Amino acid sequence: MARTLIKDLRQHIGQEVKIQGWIRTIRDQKRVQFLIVRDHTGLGQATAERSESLAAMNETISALTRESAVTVIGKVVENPVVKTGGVEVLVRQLVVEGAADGQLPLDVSGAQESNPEVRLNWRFLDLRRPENLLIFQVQTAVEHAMREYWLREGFLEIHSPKLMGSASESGAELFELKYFDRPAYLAQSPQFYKQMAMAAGFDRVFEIGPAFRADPSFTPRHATEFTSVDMEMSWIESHEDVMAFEEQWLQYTLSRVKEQLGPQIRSAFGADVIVPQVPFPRMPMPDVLRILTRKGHTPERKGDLDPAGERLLGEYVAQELGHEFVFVTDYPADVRAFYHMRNADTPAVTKGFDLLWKGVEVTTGAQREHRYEILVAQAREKGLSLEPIQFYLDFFKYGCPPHGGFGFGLSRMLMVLLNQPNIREVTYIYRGPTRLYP
RNA sequence: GGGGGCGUAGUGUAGCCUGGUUCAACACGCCUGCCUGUCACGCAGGAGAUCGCGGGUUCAAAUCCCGUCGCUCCCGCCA
Repeated sequence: MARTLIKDLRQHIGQEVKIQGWIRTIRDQKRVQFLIVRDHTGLGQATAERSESLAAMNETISALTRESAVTVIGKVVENPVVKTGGVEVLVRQLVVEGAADGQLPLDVSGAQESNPEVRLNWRFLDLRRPENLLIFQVQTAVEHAMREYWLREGFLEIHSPKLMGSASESGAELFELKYFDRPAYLAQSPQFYKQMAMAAGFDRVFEIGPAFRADPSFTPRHATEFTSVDMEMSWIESHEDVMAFEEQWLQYTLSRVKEQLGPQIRSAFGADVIVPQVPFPRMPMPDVLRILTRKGHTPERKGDLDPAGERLLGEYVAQELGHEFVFVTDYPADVRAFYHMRNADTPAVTKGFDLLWKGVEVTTGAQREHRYEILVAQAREKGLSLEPIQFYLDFFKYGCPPHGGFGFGLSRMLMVLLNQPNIREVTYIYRGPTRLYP
């Protein structure tokens, strides 16, 4: 007998069906027993009358525990009184496929939310809550829409190695591991390898994959392993081409998410998916600093934004410009990576940008420096030793086109999109400085 | 890495400031019984924690002090 999904019960009124899911609630009464069954499509009521012929099954139901996995077979009847969809399944047969221990470590029904720690320890139970399922449905829709857009624009999907012989970027710290008889490192970013695809003539590439950072960062928006969304495109005229691409790509992605899951997101998280207007506002760093100063905020580090500054700027852009996004441009060279291209006329200023969404940094991007001599000079200026990155520098010795791209935090996007306070909420299995399990 | 907060039955909290008739209360869950259809079902009864761990102060510590582990937030850093 084929399984019927709970959302489809209404289409089977009068028929016998098989539904499979987890017991959310048991209301065991004298004459009749009610079970609320949950599958990945919704909640449905299974009703068992107490009778002589069903006595054994009635016993089984009396002994059932919440969150047990069951198969229920019975006839679907319409009953407007029933709050789960106005239909119920009159149980003829019930099989306990996997019994649950009576003492659950957290409340799957959502009536009382457990501590973050308990929820992460019992992540598989936490994920049974329908809102959590929705998060990953949204993630799937997001990635799918991104890929649709890229493919339409002629991009190739690449998978760069996560094991590396040297650092891919200065700054962020590396996880070191044993690689036979020598050290290796986990990739902090696919940066060098996506640029390699430009040198290889792939024209445009993207990658959605893991990145690792050994920073002991204790914030709601950092993880030691996260999914990085990266793209790189050739033959650009400036970083403006990259920003123009990104805003349209995001507009498309959000419009797809809204049409597919907008109402669900609204009811589960109270968040409206707003499809942003393009172009997004662009603000050069000096203007940003002027605005923040006017609001009485002085950033810690000269010429760069701190988290409080990002939040303030987000508020300003929302109020004054009516937009959730803002590109910050014209970052000074001393706070950007050596491979960011600098302005020809004002070399202290880079062709790099960040994208802030509701005050959270979701992207860093730039036009890259593709001219070997200049790139080497910039690396030297940053005090980098050239030997470990020579393989990268070589990309630019044999005819590399002008190019640029960005890195985008998938979980950060979901966090902002779904109004979640913490990246752990939107990460399937979170990895942090002190979290390696489950 | 620096700073703040937290850690009490299966779960969520109260008690801690003003140590001792509270060796711990309430709610949810769990167990037992009752209940003509419930829908956060209801009613009655019951079990369950030596108060993260270690040490100290004291006649006496969940309650004060120190250490430690874990969580969390802010800063730094970034996706």
